[in-house]
Amino acid sequence: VQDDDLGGLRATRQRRAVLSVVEDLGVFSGARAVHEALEAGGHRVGLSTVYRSLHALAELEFIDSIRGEDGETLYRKCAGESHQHLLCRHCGTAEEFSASAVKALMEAWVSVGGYRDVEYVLEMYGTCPSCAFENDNRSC
Amino acid sequence: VQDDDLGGLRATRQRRAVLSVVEDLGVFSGARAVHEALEAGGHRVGLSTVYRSLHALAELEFIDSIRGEDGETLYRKCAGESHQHLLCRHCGTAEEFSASAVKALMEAWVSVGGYRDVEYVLEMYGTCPSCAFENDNRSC
DNA sequence: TTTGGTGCAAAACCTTTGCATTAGG
DNA sequence: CCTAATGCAAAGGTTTTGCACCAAA
Repeated sequence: VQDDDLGGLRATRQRRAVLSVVEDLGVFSGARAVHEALEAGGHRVGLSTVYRSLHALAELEFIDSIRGEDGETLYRKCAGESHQHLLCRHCGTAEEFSASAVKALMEAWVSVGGYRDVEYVLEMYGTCPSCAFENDNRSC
Repeated sequence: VQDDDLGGLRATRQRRAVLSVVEDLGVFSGARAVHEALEAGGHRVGLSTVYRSLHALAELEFIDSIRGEDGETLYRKCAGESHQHLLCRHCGTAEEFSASAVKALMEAWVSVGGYRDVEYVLEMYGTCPSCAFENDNRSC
C-alpha cells in the first residue's frame, strides 16, 4: 500500500514503516512485536516512536486496536467500521465477519434503555480449525 | 451479603472485605479503587492481597472482570454467565441484559468457521439517560 | 524556517512475585 | 498443627514523558 495521506500527520519514514509493518503482519500485534518486525525488516525505529505512531494511527482510525487478555494493546489493519472479530487463541488468526444481527440487537436495546452515542466491541475467542487439529494430534 | 462459602478459599478477613466492597461499589472498579474503598471503610488490606483476592474471586466467578480502555482490570459483582454489559461512559453504571440473539449468532458463525471452545465478550459503551440529561444542561 | 517528529533514558503505571510472618481450618 | 494467605518491598512488563536534536513541509 502506498497511501501517503496520513490525515494531517507528517509522512515520516518511521510512521510509514510502522503502518506498512502493521499491514503486513495481518494479525493483531503489540507494539513490541511491531518493533521487532521493524528491526527484522531493517528499519530502525525507536520503541517510543512505535508507541506514538500506533497510538496516532489508531486515533485516526488507520488501524484498529483491541486489548489483549494480558493488557497489551494490539493493533491491526482493519477495514471495518464496527469491531467484530473471531480470534484464535493459539495462532492469533483473526477473522472478521459481519454481524448485522448484533448491530440491530444493540440498537434495539439502546433505544429501550435510553442510552446515547453507543459504541460496541464484540470479541470472540476460540480455537481455529487448524489449531484444533494440531492439538488433537499432539500432547500440548 | 453473608456468603461465607468461598469455594475452597479460606474465608479470611481480607478476602471477605474485598468481596464486600466490590459488591457495595456496584460499578466496575479497579484494584486501586477497591483498595482505597477498603481504607476508607477502615479495613486494612495490603494492595497485593487486593490483587490476589480479586484475581482469585474472578477465577472462581464470584465476581466478573473486564479490561478497561486504559488497560486496567475492572471487577464487579455479576450475576451472569455470559459477558454482556452496557456501560455508561460518564458515571460507570453498568446494566446487564440478556442477548440470546448474540449467543445464537455466535454459535452459528462458529459452527460455520469450525472454531472450538469459543468464549465471547460483548461490551457496549454509551451515555446513560441521566448523564445525557446532565450533559445537555451543563457545558461539560 | 518552522514546527511536528524522533530517540533515548527515565518515570509512571498496573500487576506479579519472593519471602518471612500470620492466622484460618 | 499445617499450610494457605498476608504484607511488604522489589521486580516485571507495558506505556508515557521530558528534552535535545532532526527533518518534513
